[in-house]
Amino acid sequence: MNLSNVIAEMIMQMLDEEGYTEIQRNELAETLGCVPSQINYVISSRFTPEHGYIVESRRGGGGYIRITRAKYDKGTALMHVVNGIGKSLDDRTCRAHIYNLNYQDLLSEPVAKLILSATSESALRAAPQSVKDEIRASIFKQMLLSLM
Amino acid sequence: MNLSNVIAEMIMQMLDEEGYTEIQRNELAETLGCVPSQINYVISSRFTPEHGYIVESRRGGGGYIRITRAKYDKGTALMHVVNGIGKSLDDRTCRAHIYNLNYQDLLSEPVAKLILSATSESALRAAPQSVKDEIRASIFKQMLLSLM
DNA sequence: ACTGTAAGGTCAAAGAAAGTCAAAGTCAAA
DNA sequence: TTTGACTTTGACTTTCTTTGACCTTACAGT
Repeated sequence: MNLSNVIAEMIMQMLDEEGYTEIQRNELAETLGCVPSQINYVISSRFTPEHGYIVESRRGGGGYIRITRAKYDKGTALMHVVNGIGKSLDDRTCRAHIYNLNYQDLLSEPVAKLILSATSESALRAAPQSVKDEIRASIFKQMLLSLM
Repeated sequence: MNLSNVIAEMIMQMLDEEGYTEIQRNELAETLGCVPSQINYVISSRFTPEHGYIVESRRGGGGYIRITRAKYDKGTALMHVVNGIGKSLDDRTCRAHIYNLNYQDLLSEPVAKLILSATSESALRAAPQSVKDEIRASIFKQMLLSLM
């Protein structure tokens, strides 16, 4: 398993245990034996708002990085997501949305899987690159809308 | 016996033992003394959805290719449908399949609706005519498979 | 206010996998 | 013997990760 995943799992675990994660970037990097900016990479690739996280940080002495799980209003969340998606949607972001919605119990496990498979790269393989993300966006939106 | 079959059997065996296969493409290619892309060939010719497999992968450091067998027990009928669908699937036929499966209680109402919306003309509007039915076919197959 | 030090942030280059595609090879059936 | 399906190969592409040099912000003690 690569470093990024190890870091991500550490954060997840803390999140599960405490409900939030507060880390010292340099210190964590030190104990993991990696460069500090690696932490930023992990956060920006896996703990984005799309993934349902809120990240706050502070520099200077006593600085920190704090990660918490975002809590959305359940009733309008789906609509929010639909509205938040533009004309185009890449695979990564799409998966993040699904994962997030599932985590918030807005999508059941089987439904999430279904949507995942409908929007997966392999399902859209035949689509030309230029419109693939556009197609994914519309499929995703259609599916979410059909749930309302 | 040719190389492709050797590779396929290796994968099968791992599948039998572990229930899934996770390989490092380059590493496997190395031990077999073949070019890495050969692995892709084997997968795309023998581990397709039609054959009842789900393939996921990731590039970059720590990348992998994971193959799992779709469970057969839940619906051999679904599998039948998947196999009966060719490379291409028009909207009309697709709807017919869905109605049918729903009628036979192989798809619940909400699931049927989800699939309908994912394969609808409007969801695929952005796709060029020439590949639209091809995309619909693969989305449909992927979705059915994910239910097994 | 001014300045030194202690954080965290950014960005781009290099590295590590996997994906694609088309050309060339093989082999059995017609 | 020709054809066509299936294999093998390798050059090139795309995506994800790791690293390091340099930048910005916060505080604490003058």
